[in-house]
Amino acid sequence: MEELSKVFIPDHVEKKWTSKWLDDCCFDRIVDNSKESFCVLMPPPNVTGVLHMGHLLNQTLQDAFARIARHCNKCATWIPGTDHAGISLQVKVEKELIKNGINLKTIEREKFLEHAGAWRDKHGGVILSQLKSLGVSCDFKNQVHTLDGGYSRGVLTAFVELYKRGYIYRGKRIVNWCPKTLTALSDEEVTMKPQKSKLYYVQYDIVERPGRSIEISTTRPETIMGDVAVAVNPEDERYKNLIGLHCKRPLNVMEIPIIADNAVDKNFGTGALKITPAHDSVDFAVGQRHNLPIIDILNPDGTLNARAGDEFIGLDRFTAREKIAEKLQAMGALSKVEEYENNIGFSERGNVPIEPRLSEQWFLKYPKVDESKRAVSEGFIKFYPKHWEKTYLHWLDNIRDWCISRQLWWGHRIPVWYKKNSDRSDSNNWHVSVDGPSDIENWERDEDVLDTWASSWIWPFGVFGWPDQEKMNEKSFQYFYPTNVLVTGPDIIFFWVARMIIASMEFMGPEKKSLSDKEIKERIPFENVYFTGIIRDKLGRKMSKSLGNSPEPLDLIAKYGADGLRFGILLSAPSGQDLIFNEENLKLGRNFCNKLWNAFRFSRINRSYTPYTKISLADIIAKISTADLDIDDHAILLNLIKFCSTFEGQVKNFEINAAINSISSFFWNEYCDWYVEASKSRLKDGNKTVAAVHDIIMRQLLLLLNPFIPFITDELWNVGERNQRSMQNVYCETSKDLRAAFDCLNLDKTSIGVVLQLKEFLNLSRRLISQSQVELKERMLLHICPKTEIAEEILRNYISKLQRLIGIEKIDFTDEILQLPSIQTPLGIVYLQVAKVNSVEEKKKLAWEIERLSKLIRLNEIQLSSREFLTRAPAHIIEGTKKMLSENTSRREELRKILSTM
RNA sequence: GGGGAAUUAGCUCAGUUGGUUAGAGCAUCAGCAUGACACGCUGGGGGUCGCUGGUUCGAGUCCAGUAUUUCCCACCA
Repeated sequence: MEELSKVFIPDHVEKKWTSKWLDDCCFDRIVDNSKESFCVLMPPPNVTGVLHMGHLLNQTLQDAFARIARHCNKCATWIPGTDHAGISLQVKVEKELIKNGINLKTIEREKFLEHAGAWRDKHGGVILSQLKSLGVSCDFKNQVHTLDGGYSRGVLTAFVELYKRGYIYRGKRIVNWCPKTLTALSDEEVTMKPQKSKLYYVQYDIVERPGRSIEISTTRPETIMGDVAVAVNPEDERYKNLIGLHCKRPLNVMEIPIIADNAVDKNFGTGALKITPAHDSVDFAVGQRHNLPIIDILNPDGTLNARAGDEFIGLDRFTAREKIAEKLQAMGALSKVEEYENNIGFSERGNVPIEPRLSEQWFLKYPKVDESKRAVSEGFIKFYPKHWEKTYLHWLDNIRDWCISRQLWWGHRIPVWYKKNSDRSDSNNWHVSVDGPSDIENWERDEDVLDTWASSWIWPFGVFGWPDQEKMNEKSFQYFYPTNVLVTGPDIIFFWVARMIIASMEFMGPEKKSLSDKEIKERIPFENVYFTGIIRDKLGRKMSKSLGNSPEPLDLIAKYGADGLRFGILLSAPSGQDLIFNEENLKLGRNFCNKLWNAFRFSRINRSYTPYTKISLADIIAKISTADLDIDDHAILLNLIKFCSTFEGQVKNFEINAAINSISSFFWNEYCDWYVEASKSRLKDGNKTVAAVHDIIMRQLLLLLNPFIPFITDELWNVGERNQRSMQNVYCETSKDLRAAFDCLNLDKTSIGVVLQLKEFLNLSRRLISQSQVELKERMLLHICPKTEIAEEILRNYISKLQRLIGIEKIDFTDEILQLPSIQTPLGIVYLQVAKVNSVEEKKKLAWEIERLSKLIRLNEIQLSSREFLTRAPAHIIEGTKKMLSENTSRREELRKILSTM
């Protein structure tokens, strides 16, 4: 017998199994066509990232799904990878270069990319190795990086195809410009934040009406020099007679027209709006409608340029704002300034207000929008929790073209070439292909790269080498696609989830304008999307580096063990809700593992056994002699089936938190607290049948728990085995299998109910003792007055267990009413033998209980006297109420009898 | 402005299609070193289920309204 430590020490098993799993190639992609396939798609973490709290939950869930599939006899693979993280990595590399004294303005693109690549190779992928210590079972040998050669070809192919199919165009538009990182951003990368600002009221003199002016209101006086008109609502009575006239722009003085446009809200400010087409998207649209010129007065970095006028050149937009306000004030053109709160778009990365900027960019008009909606609304792809479907569908309903070009170097360079010295706006001078033109010396490639999300959106098939058929065969695309489950956060539902669905609809089959339901079903990238909650701190704030409220995951693993951490985090993650992170829950996880460890230790103490690696369920059952099974054995085996069935349902519905709770309560309450205690002496006596029952329960628990806590379970599974090997592919019997396997045992279904009664009897007896404040060292005696003959038989059969479980010297039977402290149980009345009876106290207790019962009886009586209740309620409810009434009444009678004798 | 989610014990949450006296864990209180486990065992206390109406024999559960919290989406300068 191997000695197991008294306390589970994670460190002793984690490292061993981490390397063993990898050495034994446990997670390699091996296709077995006789099995059903199962594929988990890992959301590729940023190559710049390190393991954070969110990953723990996310990765644990993915791992659990993959491992559960393996125990269900499926051929499972989990594809890992990393994202090149466009802006994020570029910013990091730039910082490092500056630190090393390298001038970013003069460095060449190729040189920069060399540095960036080196940075990635050095720091990137840390996260995947960190994940290993969490015990993830992903296929490390097939990890994919979004800038890998093969994957890149996929990204560019998608671009080229979409261009050919007419979905990609180049245009000069107002885009979200980040003045800090100097690139365009998509609408999704802009977050609105309420900001305290000021609303300035400015007078523009009317040219045709000397002495009169029109008052406009603006939050951005620094753009006045870019004004090309003043607009009013055509229905606005105040201004109707001014339409068509002109006013004077107060700075860089110029005459500009007063125009009418429906975009203007009569009720906001003065009802007159200055039009600056270069610096506002609404204004741009108005400008287009009225054929107005465009005056861009800002540099890309947000400073003012020469068109703003000499005195403002080079000023930052916010400094200029104050200066211009002062100047307007001095001129007498500023009539008032109001405090004002409005929503300003911020660049997520740069954390500065974005600048609406007119520039030449590449745009994608999304293909297969309707199909992508149907993929979800028709249920081909299921979201958990379901309510995210609405968010998804709403986004698709209001979808707008996607600006996919970024003014960066790090990323997939746009596969478009322009003839040298030609007009780039003329598409006749373009070449669009993955490999470029053959006479490349006559062409210049577009400088921009693609938005990172325009590369990760092909992830579900890009990881299989799409569009390279040979590679796809090699990677078993046919077998694993569509993937089964994607676990991710709802914060990237638009960024990523929706776009992956769109890309799959477009590319996972021949080019078609529209798709039938059948075709949609064939193209979906994944069948289920599980959205996790966001991990928050005790104050409900998001975990973030800047707040410093995020614990270091590796420290937590060291403190609680990977298994404890995994179990604890699943325990605290209610499905579909954000979770408040509390280290206490990790303690619970650690405690659970320790309890499992000790329960296992106990079940094998002082006896010979065969390791689980060498014995099947049938083998164990064969060791049972049916005659030796007692009521507790019957009940625990039946409860095992019941619990497994519940558990299976919960897992199937992705209710992982509930599943964890079920398994925890079966193991801890049913098995440890009841069965282990009840069967202790028989096990100690060497009863083989009891040992086998323990083995059945423990074996099943290990199989069910392995996906959640893989280290400890693999260790226990292998206790006694010299050539240890992972249990990950051992088939886990379902509740149905168990029922069939237990058929030969003739389990008695009534045992569950009887054991419940015994539990309550035990609980109440203990309460009686604990409340009576007798000295424990005192020799105690209980007298039982059984309710019925059947009750007496049950109790007599169980008497020795009762004595041990209650921890008393002796129990005897009586049919008299005794003047002793007593308690009513479903099986009869229990009296505690004490030296001195405090009769006042006892009478009070009895009276209180009689009163309580009387209240209940009254309620029952009222209900049963209602004709409506009797005619409309279903029979079993009426029966139940009657039964309750009679039980309560007879209980009350018993108590009254006792009371009357005192 | 539109939409989603939440509101049940001091805390974190369960509560399936309406049905008998609303559950769990943590925390708390009391007792126990009982031959696996003090990361443990036993027992106790603690809730008019956000609020107001409605439907129903019966509502934590269904409907309407309302309040608070929170997250998305949206071009009022």
